[in-house]
Amino acid sequence: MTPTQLRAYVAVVKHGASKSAAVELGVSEAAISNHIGALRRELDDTLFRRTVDGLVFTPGGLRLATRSVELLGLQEQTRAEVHAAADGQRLLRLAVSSLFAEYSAPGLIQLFTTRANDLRVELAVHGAGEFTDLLAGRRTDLAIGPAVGELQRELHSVPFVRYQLVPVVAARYRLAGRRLHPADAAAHMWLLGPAAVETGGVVHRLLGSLGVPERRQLVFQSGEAALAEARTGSGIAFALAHRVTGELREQKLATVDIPGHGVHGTWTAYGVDRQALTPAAAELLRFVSTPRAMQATLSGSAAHISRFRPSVHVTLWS
Amino acid sequence: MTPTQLRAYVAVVKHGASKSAAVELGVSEAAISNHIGALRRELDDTLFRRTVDGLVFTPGGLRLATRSVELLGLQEQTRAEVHAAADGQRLLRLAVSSLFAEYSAPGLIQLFTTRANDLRVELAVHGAGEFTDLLAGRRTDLAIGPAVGELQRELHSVPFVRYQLVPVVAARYRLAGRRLHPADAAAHMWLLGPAAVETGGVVHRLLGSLGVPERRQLVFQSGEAALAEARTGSGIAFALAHRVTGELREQKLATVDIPGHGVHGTWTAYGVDRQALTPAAAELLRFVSTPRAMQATLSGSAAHISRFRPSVHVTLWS
DNA sequence: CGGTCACTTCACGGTTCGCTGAAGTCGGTC
DNA sequence: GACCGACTTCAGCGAACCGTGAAGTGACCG
Repeated sequence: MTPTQLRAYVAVVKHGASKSAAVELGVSEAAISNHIGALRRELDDTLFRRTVDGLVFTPGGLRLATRSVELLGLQEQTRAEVHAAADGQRLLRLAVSSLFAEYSAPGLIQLFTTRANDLRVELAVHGAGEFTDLLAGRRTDLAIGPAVGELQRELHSVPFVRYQLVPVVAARYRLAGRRLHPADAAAHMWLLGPAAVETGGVVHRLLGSLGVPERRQLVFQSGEAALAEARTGSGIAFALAHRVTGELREQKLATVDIPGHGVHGTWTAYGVDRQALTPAAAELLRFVSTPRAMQATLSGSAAHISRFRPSVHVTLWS
Repeated sequence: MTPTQLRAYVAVVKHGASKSAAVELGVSEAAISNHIGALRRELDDTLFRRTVDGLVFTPGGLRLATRSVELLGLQEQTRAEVHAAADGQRLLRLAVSSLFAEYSAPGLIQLFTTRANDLRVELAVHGAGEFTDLLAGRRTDLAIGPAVGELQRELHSVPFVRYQLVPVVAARYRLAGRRLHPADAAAHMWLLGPAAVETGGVVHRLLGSLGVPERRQLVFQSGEAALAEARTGSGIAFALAHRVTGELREQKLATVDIPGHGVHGTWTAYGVDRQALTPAAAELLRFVSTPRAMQATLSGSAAHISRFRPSVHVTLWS
């Protein structure tokens, strides 16, 4: 699976014929055929068959078509990024947990990048369980997620702001303002954001200890979407306490009391160790503890359109 | 930039020393050093320097650390996917536009996969402008997005359900229920979802024709988050009409009248051409027009937790 | 100032890669 | 059945790749 082989395959898929692929790449027909042959042998799949009207692909051939373009693109991007770095283009690579990514990261990064000129930020969502590997392998400069004892022992960590998750329901929902008996947990629908899928996350743990069966757990594309569903009165969602105070006061939403299951945490920034931080990471680490940053973490959650680049987003159902 | 070179680099980064990297990979120290040397020459970057306490990486070296792991992982994944395909594992590759991904895809796919057994679905978010290339390059099986004349001419297209986007504000907002004079558009904050970033998208076009300056456009991580912000009375958001009828009736939200700028569309499925569809894609194409599917497209937007796999999600600020 | 350690560079061999031209195979068509 | 076009296979050649051991460099230490 060398780059040249993949390029040959992509050209064949694009043109639907080896001959025109050979013309595009400026090589002989035999060269193309050899590359395809090598891929067929290595992957043990015929990839495609020729028929009267064009090529017919095997399932494996189709997947290779998707991935080979991605592989070549990623290689090209790597080359470009390394060169850009040499030209002084600064980049801060940030790994954050799902909940922080949705509510706090945009506002915080927006504020941070307007201070620091000519700095690009790459935000990737990962479970807190991956933080140690990401940092140890220098694959990310800084990680932000909930305070976890294990991580705090292994890594240089800076806790900077506390948050609280509250279970909420529509005001007219029968549990509104009342106490949830653990035995009844399975009687309700739990409306969740992607954060709930992170095994080891705080929400995941809570649902486990309440014994909520999987068929009662619905996952939405965002925590905000889950909350919107809860407003219609169809179940229990988790919200950041400071973001729903208004709706709780106006009695559009109501909390649910789950005894012994307070869900609160502390946003914590993790670095591999204090000296090894990149300058931009060290700067952000200092910045998160300032009053303005803490304010942005809690409230703001938007970016100016000119600074926001499209996101890659892949979800799998299986 | 061969796989062997990248593996050597990853090992060096991981261990912080060439020697232990050589041990891990079971080769001589010189082999490692040669690979690193080749990378240094090709990328024209020293990548890292040795100091008293460990390695110090150049900015380019750090980016290479991130990407090399991704490259190797993607290659491994490609191999695994092709083999899984040969074993009969079915996969439907779906490219959908941002708005459809957020509101309609989860419900629709949830319903579809419960009917079809042993089918995995890969959902990727792309702008409608990329659909033609994605389909022509066999990188996706089916695309779903707004009806666009150009695409409908080039591709096999099946329109299946109409939707309407309405500009909404909090009921107490000064524009509530009134007409927006185009000249005043720049006086308001426009609270947007990721869909607004897709150039050529319907929202992007509307804002352009109204002449809303970029500093008045705030992008949130999801359309639902933008709507939540609009509820607090801080600006204008776009909502799917059928999802806010309740709140409009209860006068929690109000519409804004923007003369000559009705934003409505038709969700349309695109395939490269009718005969070349994969069986799963053809099945979904038939399915989307059924009453149950149209219902799911409009209302449901959640998946059962056991079927929802974590999503890869990268955002860039520049 | 010599020794040690870790990395780098070098020369060299075996293997693989990438390509070519020539010959062979396979369908479809007349 | 012969022909044609498109793909595949083959032998062979030069270049690049991957590895080795040996020699060289540079920082640190006693």
